[in-house]
Amino acid sequence: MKKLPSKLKDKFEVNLDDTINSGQVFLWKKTNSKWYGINGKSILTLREKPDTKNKKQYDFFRFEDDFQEIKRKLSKDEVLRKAIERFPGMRILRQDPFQCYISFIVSSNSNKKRIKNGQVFFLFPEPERLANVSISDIAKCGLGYRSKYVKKAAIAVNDGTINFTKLKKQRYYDARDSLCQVFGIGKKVADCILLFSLDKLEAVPLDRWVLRILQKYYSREFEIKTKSITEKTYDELHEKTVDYFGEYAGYAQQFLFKNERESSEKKWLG
DNA sequence: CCAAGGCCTGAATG
DNA sequence: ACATTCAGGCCTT
Repeated sequence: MKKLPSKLKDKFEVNLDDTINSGQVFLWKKTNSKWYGINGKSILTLREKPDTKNKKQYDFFRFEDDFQEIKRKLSKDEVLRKAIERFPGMRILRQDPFQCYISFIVSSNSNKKRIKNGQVFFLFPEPERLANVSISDIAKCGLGYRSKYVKKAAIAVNDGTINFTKLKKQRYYDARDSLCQVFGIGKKVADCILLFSLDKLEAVPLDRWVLRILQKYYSREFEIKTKSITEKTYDELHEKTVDYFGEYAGYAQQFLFKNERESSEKKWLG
């Protein structure tokens, strides 16, 4: 392998497999060493090496982030440093907000397999379209009790109650509060939407996995009393993680999550 | 039958 | 009266 100048290499460094398989995107499929995926109104075709001149890809991969600097800032901690070393090319993607919003509502209390198995290779529906589909039609996709959530959420976007452009400009907490008004969105789902599509890198989705990770490696730093997360403990824990990890806490979460998932899968197989 | 990448509801605590 | 917590249910694989 030829060595690239380290600065250039780091800025555009991407490991596609690791990035796509890190629980942040759903509608992607790999065929003949190329990844095909849906992002809102776009179909993206990605080779291992991204096209940095392509604006869609540039935005999608968040190439404007100083990735090198982010990783450097997060590497003060041994656990995180190892996770970053193991997956140095894993990026946080900037997804189409509406797709991200609906996807994570659907993902709640569902399992990974069923989310990823969707053979959906249509463009993602527009809010208006989805807002006017009947709940029973939505349910035909196998969404169960979440069908109602999806419909209501689509309506909220269609009637302007939820405006992604505005949310992007708002402060983290304000944007999160707005999202949590939507039926079917709690703090965890809101944080996913904020981190993966609305540029809030301080959002830290605290799901069961992350909670377990924090208990396992950071019991000293974050004293965690409860087994499950309640409204209030979610906020307390979020504040602690941002205090500790800093402004890029969302990236920290992503590296830790990926690392732990990968280790546990290996254990399973081996 | 159980667990799984939450959320909502209603009732019980302080 | 108020804020929090708790238990149970929920669709699907």
